[in-house]
Amino acid sequence: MESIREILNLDTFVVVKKAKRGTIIQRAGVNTSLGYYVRKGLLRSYTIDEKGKEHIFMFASEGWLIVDIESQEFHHSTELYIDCLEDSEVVIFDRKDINASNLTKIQLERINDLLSRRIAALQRRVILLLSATAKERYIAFLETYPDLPNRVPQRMIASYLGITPQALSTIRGKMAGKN
Amino acid sequence: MESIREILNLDTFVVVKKAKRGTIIQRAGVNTSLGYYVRKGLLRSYTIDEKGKEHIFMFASEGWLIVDIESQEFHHSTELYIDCLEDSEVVIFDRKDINASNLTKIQLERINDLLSRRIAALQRRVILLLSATAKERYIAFLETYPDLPNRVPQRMIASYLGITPQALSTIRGKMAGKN
DNA sequence: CGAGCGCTTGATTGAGTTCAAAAATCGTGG
DNA sequence: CCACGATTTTTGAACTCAATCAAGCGCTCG
Repeated sequence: MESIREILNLDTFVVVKKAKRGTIIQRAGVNTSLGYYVRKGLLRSYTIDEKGKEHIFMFASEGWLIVDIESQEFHHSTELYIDCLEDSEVVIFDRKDINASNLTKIQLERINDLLSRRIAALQRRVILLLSATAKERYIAFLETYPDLPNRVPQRMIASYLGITPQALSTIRGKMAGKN
Repeated sequence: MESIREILNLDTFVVVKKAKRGTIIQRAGVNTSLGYYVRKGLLRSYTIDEKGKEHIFMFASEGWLIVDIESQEFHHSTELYIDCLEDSEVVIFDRKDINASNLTKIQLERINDLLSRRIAALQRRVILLLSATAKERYIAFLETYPDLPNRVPQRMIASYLGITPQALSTIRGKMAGKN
């Protein structure tokens, strides 16, 4: 499996940025044509609702890519914040440059593969959210992203799962008791 | 906005099929390299969980495309059923043929756009499922797909929203009362 | 060493589920 | 085109899972 980094030959039009834990890399709706490849560290993308509550859309550790495609394709509706959960090294590129840069067919095909994979992941997530209880979603999360629970605070895992930190704590308590 | 039909010049390697309402076009996990372009009518894709309960992943009316990318990219996990909610005319193509057919760069770029749009839609759906109440999700559904409520039974809208038909009925009752 | 943040635990509340049954609508065969 | 059976929607009561509210504990880091 090839990374976006190799596919695009990112180094040609790229800025590498080091950012400390807590740094907000992108505010909702600003600079939405930028993409972020995580070379080192851990990022997250999330929205903030009217009540001020955060909802985590995705995590991205080493080798992952975060792009707020939503804002780029449609100008209305959900826009994402992106920030660092650990000190990180991020390769920043501008989608406009990529599009203007006359990619080869092979590069385009591989981008298609990456997009398809993302769609597949989102499909699984939607179906989990539709059909599974909080506990089932938590177990699925542990199986899908075994390294993240050690690196991500529990309240953020809860946010990713769509439940409160208290509920997740209770679930974990029950699971620990039963095993 | 260009349809997949024009983009791929589908007529070259395509079967057109007419199917009556209720016909299952694809069973979970079978023939997952096929894609379905809806020329006329209305399709849906859905999973069935261990308890036999259906969860609708998406609807596709005229001009839309259904492909179970999940199963094609990964062989494990969620697989979708696809069936007709109305008598339909469906253009069936095989992704393998598409991939083998030496697409032009322009076609590839446009496929990229379509995939990005799908990702954007899924992103919105995930965030709605994470953050919104059943009522809010229903209102968003009405706004996003104004033609569907007339064509889709309510229990299926409920399934798409991730709630029971009874809950949807109650929500509708309250909304009708208040306006 | 203290202040603040994050996790846990418990009590209460509420949105949505489940179970059940009646009312409305649909669709099919005659 | 109508009538009847089957499916869908509505309504209501009891229940459940998770949210909210609130308090206490344990860490970490300044």
